[in-house]
Amino acid sequence: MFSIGELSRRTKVKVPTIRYYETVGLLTAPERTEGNQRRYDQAGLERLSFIKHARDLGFSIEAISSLIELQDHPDRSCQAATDIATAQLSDVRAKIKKLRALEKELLRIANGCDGDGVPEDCYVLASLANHDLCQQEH
Amino acid sequence: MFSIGELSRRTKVKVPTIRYYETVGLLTAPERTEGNQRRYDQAGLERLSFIKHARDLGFSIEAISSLIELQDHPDRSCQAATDIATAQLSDVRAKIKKLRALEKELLRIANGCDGDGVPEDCYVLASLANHDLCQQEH
DNA sequence: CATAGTATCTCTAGCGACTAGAGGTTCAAG
DNA sequence: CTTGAACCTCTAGTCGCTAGAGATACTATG
Ligand SMILES: [Zn+2]
Ligand SMILES: [Zn+2]
Ligand SMILES: [Zn+2]
Ligand SMILES: [Zn+2]
Repeated sequence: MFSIGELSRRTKVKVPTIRYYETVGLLTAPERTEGNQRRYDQAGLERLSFIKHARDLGFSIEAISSLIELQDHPDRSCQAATDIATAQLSDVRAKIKKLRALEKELLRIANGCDGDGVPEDCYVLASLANHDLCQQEH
Repeated sequence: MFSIGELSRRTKVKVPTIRYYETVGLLTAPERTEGNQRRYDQAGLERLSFIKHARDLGFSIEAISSLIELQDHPDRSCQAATDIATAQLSDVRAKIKKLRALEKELLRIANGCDGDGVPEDCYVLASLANHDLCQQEH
């Protein structure tokens, strides 16, 4: 049996975050001591580890909820899990694409001025004011 | 003179967002009609276009505030502008790096299961439960 | 067994950058 | 002058936490 602090140390999830996961229904409420403190078992530790890993991979709380629900219904097909992971992959790829476009523009903008002029002639400020100087849409 | 709706159409910034920018001090409060409605001039349009473009490039409200302040003080050096743009570039690059690592893991995870099994044997769920299957840190 | 110090409890509010909705007023066209 | 769209302010909600206040519980030492 672990206290919330012990669970926190083992999973590297902060204590208030663990409590937050409980309030939003991601973690089921654990047993309590007589003095009302939470006590977790091995299953609780594993569930939180799962959540942590999924969060680290960028899955939303909602997506993780669906994945956990799936785990709790072993009779269902795992299609939903693959779908969620695939959606997450597309999401990440879309973000990368956008960021790469931004990277290009920002490189041009940041390199366009040495910082030794005045705002009026600054290429950085001019580029922000005028999208026509951009090579791409964003 | 433009109404807020007209300004919204021209800049593609939503009306509530324009008002929000005013409350946080990004936009200076414009003139009002007798009936208390906002009326913007060309300068207002240009300022909002600047903000919109900077937001599209991922700059924070705070960063944009600094940039606008710089524009309003033509005697200062533009060093701060270059610094802010460079910081934004590093930020974007850091994000890309993280996302690329995630992309690799997610590709492995999503391709690991066709979705035709049960949760117990699902590679997707197993991978989320166990970081040891990952090729990288995140 | 008493005490001290740490950990835990609940509750509320704040972050960033909006977005949505309620309930009321003003504008512009016909 | 009437209609209806656009506008006004204000509050609350979004996501995923994070911080703080004030109170209580646990644990280790004397
Ligand atoms: Zn410059
Ligand atoms: Zn641009
Ligand atoms: Zn599967
Ligand atoms: Zn991993």
